[in-house]
Parts: sequence; C-alpha cells; structure tokens
Amino acid sequence: MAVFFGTFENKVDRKGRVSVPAPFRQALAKSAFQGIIVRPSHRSAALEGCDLEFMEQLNGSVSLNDLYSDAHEDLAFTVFAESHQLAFDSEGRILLPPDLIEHAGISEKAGFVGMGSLFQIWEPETLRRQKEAARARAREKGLTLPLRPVPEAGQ
Amino acid sequence: MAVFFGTFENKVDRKGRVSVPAPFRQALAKSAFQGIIVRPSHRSAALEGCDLEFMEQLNGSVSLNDLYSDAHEDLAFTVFAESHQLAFDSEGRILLPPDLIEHAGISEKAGFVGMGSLFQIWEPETLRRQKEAARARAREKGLTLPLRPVPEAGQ
DNA sequence: TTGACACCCATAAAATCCCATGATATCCCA
DNA sequence: TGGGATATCATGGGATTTTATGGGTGTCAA
Repeated sequence: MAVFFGTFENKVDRKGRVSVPAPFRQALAKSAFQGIIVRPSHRSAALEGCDLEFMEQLNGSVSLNDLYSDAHEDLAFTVFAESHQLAFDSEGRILLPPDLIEHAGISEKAGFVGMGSLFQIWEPETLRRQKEAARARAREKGLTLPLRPVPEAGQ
Repeated sequence: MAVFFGTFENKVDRKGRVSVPAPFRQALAKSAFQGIIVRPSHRSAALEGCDLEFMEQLNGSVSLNDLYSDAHEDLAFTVFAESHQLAFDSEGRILLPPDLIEHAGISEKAGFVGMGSLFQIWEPETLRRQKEAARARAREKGLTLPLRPVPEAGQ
C-alpha cells in the first residue's frame, strides 16, 4: 500500500495542469492505474487524493454499513459520487477539473500534503494555516500514538 | 526492525549532502527503501529519522482512528506533512532539504544520535549540551527501566 | 470547426550518478 | 603478533538524468 508524506507546492499552468510530486508518483509506481483518484473533501476546502487500491479499501469500509441504510447511502455519495479518476500525462501531470479547482479555491499554485494512505491538495496559503492549526490541536489535546505493531490492518 | 545507537558527526558539504553513518545504513540494509524518513522534531531543534517500515507502522497507528475523524486528520498532519523521504545516493549520503537544515540550525556539520527505533540529527554543539542535560536529569531523577520480553513482533 | 485533451518536444534548475581521493579500519599471512 | 595488503568510509566535484514547467500540434467529438 502506498504511503504518502511531505508537503509540495506546484504550479497550475494555464491549461489547468499540475505536476503530481515525484515522490507521490514513485509511491504509486506499482499501482495498476497510472494516475490518482481525487474528490472534494466534505470537511474542508481541500481535495483528497488516493490510489485505486485505496478506493477498494474505502468501498469495503463503506459496505460495513447495511445496504440501503442512510449511513451507507450518505457515505457512498460522499466518497464515490464526486471522485474523478485523473491519469498522468507523459510528464506526470494531471488535469484538474474545474469543479475541483473551485472547491479548493486554487488559482496559481496547488499544495500537496501526504497524510499516510491518502493525500490532500489545497490552495497553498490555506494549507499553511490548516497545518498550523492541526499541529496546535494535536499538541493541546495531547494526541498520542500507540507504537505497537498494528495487528495486520488487512490489505 | 532497525535499531540505531551511537553518536556520529559528519560534514554537510556545499550541496547540502551528509553521509548517513555506516552503522545506521547497515541497520537499514534489509529495508525495502534504501534511505530514511526525516522530519522536524516538535519537541526540540532537532530532526527525527526512521525507516520506511517505521512510518508504515505509524500509518497503521494513525489509522486506528476513524477516517474523517478530527483525531485522524490532526495526527496525520502532524506525523506526515513535514516528513521527507530522503534516498541514499550511491555513496550512502542524503540531501538535507533547506527547511530541515533551518529547523535544526545546522551549518557545517550534522550530529547523528541513535535512539533505538529512531535516531535524531542535531547541530553538533547543541547535541552535546542536550546529551549532558539528559544524562543529568536521568541521574537526578533516578530513572529506571522495566525490562520487558520482546513482544514477538509478529511480521 | 472549435474546443478539449492527449501527445510530443524544449528548457532551466535541481537531484543523482559516477569517479577520485585520503584516511581509517580490517584482514591475512609469515 | 607485526605489519603490509586490502577493504570501507567520508568527502569532493564534474557529468548526467530527472523534475517541473511551458508551449505547440494532431485528433476526436460535439
């Protein structure tokens, strides 16, 4: 499973293309689909990206709710309806669709942040503030991480 | 899982490269990724390094929180956003990015300290003082260590 | 026939490779 | 066990490749 980390800031050219950071592309190198899945975050003015494999895992998680339950339907809409499958061009760029650009309030540049199994794309200045806030909250709430081998999170 | 110990001081050349101490590289020899993950410590003017496996383990721990929960997002930002994946060159060196150099206040030389499954990178003089202070505190408080059997790290 | 988009090529900057050097550390055999 | 022969290591720097970015062109479809 691909793991994404780091923060990168790339230019969006006049055609709406952005280079996906090389380290992310390398993390995806073994993936069947050469590209990424991107959807608007329902929590913030950001986009969420992941690989096709992670979408399958998401599907499995969503399906833990009963079919036809409200939770299932709401989650399914949120996760799948707005997802775009964006292929790399020969230079490793993707073409950001207008609705995604608008949702994230992106203009000149796009900021990529790795978050483990997925990553986010932000307007860079908003991202800086968001990172700052998240770090502050983590410190304040005293969030900690258990450092034991996780009992095989299923693949 | 790699175990790091010892203290080493290596030169940072004008391109920003530093040799990772050979004993650390040997500890990483079996790792899938030939390189290290480095991020600014949130507790001090130091950098924290580990291997990719350790990061994957961290990812597992972060994922114990529900996706889209506040805790998940805050932790993911804190752990992954500032991490850099630094590959060894053919001589076993890494290229330290400017933001990391700045965070640690490094100029001429970099001091590596093994700390078990992690290691740290400091400006050497700062590191000397830090070690001295840590030893003093440990003595003064009479710190002890319960010795546990290795929890059979499962694979 | 006008966009939208995939594909191709060009460029500058940055990262990485590759080879050379001197200094230790290690090996090996008389 | 002494000590020369042989690796290993940290370091330097030129050559080469990768990256991010820009822009042109052909193609397919509405």
